[in-house]
Amino acid sequence: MPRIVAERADILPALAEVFREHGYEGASLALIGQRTGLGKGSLYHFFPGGKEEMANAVLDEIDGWFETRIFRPLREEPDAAAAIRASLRDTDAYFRSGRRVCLVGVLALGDVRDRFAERIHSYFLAWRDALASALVRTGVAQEMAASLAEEAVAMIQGALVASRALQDSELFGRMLNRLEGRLLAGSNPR
Amino acid sequence: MPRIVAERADILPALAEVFREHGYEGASLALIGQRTGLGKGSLYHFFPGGKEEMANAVLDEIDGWFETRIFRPLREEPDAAAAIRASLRDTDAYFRSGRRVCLVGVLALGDVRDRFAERIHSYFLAWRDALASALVRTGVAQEMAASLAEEAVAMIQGALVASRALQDSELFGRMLNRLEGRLLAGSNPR
DNA sequence: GTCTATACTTTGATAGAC
DNA sequence: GTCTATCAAAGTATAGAC
Repeated sequence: MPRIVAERADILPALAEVFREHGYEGASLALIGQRTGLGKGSLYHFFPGGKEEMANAVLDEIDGWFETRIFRPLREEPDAAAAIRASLRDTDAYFRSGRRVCLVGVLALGDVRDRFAERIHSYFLAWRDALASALVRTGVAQEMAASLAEEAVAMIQGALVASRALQDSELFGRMLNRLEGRLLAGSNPR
Repeated sequence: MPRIVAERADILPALAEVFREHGYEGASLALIGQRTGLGKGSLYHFFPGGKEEMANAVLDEIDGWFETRIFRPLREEPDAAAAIRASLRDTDAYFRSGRRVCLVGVLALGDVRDRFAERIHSYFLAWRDALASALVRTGVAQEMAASLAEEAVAMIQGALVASRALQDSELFGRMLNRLEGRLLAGSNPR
């Protein structure tokens, strides 16, 4: 039976979008209320801790999504090359080909970095290490894999910045393609 | 004779640092006043247009610095390979090996992007094209040069994000080194 | 669980004394 | 040119009715 009553999880997507578009300080409660369709009272009912708890809830959801869709397949999928290709496709979809920014990256650049430092750190670490693990399974040497993975996560973040700055809607896709070529250079073609 | 009286240009460095560290919305007038040592009255004397004028003045200064130190040498220096190497060294110094972020990149990710879209766009465009020009002069084909240059500007931005996120003070340097290797792969070793 | 009303703080910005 | 005082608006957060 469908509920009229909203759950906390129901408003997380809208909440996430507000933080992504406006950053932590830019996301005012007025704006959040407007975009989620909830009054301040309701927001504080779901998130007694205010904005910080909202941001943490959003980061939880993001962590969960990436863990399920990107990190775990990279670590566990038997066909590592296929997992890498799939992860890049999913990354392109998640970031809407560069039209959507990475909230974790945005927070990393801002002055709120310290407040979320632990989560930011573990998100990037998990991505880098999962990708490195997949690369090793395609036959790349440990050190080279670590190096390529580090480069890949930076490249994705940089591509998001550059695609917005240059207002080039195809830049993100070009970068991911180039990245795929470099990551899978040693493995068999599809 | 040294002046006690401050000039507008005297407070620009401090102003730039506040914007870099806290972003546009995070840089409150209280904070700016504190870091520049000026009261709001003085700030509005120098910048009648308020925060937006302050940010534009900072962007002017940044534009000037990069044009003189990075873009022009890349476009005009006869020894293009040397110019590329020097530009990467200067980039490392400017961003304090990743401890300092790129204000233009920060603004590109934020919701104030629209307000500064023109400047953000031209900064990235100038960097990309100046680098591509240098690459062409080292013997790289036009298309490949454009591709490499686009990748380089994105890589630098991504390296700034990643080095902060992963709290790895040496990541930025590693990325610049790898970038130098890729950019100068075809040209003569130093 | 959601709303309105409200308290209190901070914000960007202005005015006027010196 | 710099300061203090002040303003209106917007900010986060809380209380209480329904």
